[in-house]
Amino acid sequence: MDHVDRILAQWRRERPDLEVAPMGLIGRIKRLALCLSREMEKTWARYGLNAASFDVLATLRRSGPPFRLSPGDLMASTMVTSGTMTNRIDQLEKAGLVERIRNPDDGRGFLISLTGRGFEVIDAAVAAHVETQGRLVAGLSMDERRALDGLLKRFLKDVEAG
Amino acid sequence: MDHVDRILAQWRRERPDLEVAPMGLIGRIKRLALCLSREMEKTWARYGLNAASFDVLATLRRSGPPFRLSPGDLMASTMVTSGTMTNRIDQLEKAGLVERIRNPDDGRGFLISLTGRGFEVIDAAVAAHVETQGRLVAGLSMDERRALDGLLKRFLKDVEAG
DNA sequence: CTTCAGTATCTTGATATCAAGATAATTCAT
DNA sequence: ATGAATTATCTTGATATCAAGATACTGAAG
Repeated sequence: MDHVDRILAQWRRERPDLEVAPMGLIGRIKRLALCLSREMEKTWARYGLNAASFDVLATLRRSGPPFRLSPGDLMASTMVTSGTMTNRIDQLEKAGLVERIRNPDDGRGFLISLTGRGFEVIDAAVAAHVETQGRLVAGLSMDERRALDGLLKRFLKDVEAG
Repeated sequence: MDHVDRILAQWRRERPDLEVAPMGLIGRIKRLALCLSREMEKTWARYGLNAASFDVLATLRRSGPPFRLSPGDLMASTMVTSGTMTNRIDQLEKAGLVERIRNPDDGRGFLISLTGRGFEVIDAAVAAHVETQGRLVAGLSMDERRALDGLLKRFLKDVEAG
């Protein structure tokens, strides 16, 4: 009987006409996402980062040399709007972790490039982040992780397909 | 090979020293939560609601008669801070869906009470919401839903325990 | 009684986000 | 070539959120 079970029990009492099992599934996903994010924030904070800045730096870092992508590419990877991405880049630029370079092939746009310091920060932060994630999943066996991952993957595919 | 698989493949190429399997699991949960929320927002919008207002009204509705709770109870249920809850209640009060009543047992506090109109709106909205959730999980078999729900429950318990 | 620590809620100031519109460069159809 | 449609990014204005502090009441200890 966890928090979500209590919510479902309340609904079953108040609205027995409704099929609330899917609400449990979705509620647990949302709550888990929130709890996990809050834990991971603590690790990012140790490197002066937050979810937003980590997201951008990590996307640049894992894209490989020369560690530069357009704002549009970054938007697609991170599921945020253009205004949000402009703001994130502004801050990272102020912090000296990325720089804007005019795109030589398209005068409308820029390339966002990791600076040397940006590279160092994200390389250290991602190692700590992976360690935190390892700790967060430590309670699940390898079999459970595989099973959960497979089910989530199917679910995500359905939902993203529409 | 989905969006998350591509991210993991990039990390394995760039940082083969890191154990990134947990990142896949957690990444899918976060992405699912985001996609599901965005779908559900559409249903709430049809009733003039959003995630925040639905959350509060639903909490009051499922608490049963007399459909009133303190702001503190609502904060605990919805995992938001006091400032956020004050703001949510202000708006719902302006919209005529809840009202603040002085708590007769404790002069420091209020009880937030569903109005008649608030009751009607949330009762209709939750029915549509449950239908949307049913559609979102429709691609999973009953066995898959049970298995996924069980694994999520275990995971959530671990994470909330700390 | 009076005082004071504790509690419930609200206020304030800062930040992140989004939607919609503005700006500027590119590409395509003629 | 040239104008129109498209695209990439930035700007603006509104909103939701949080952290920290303010306010007002309670309840217990003296």
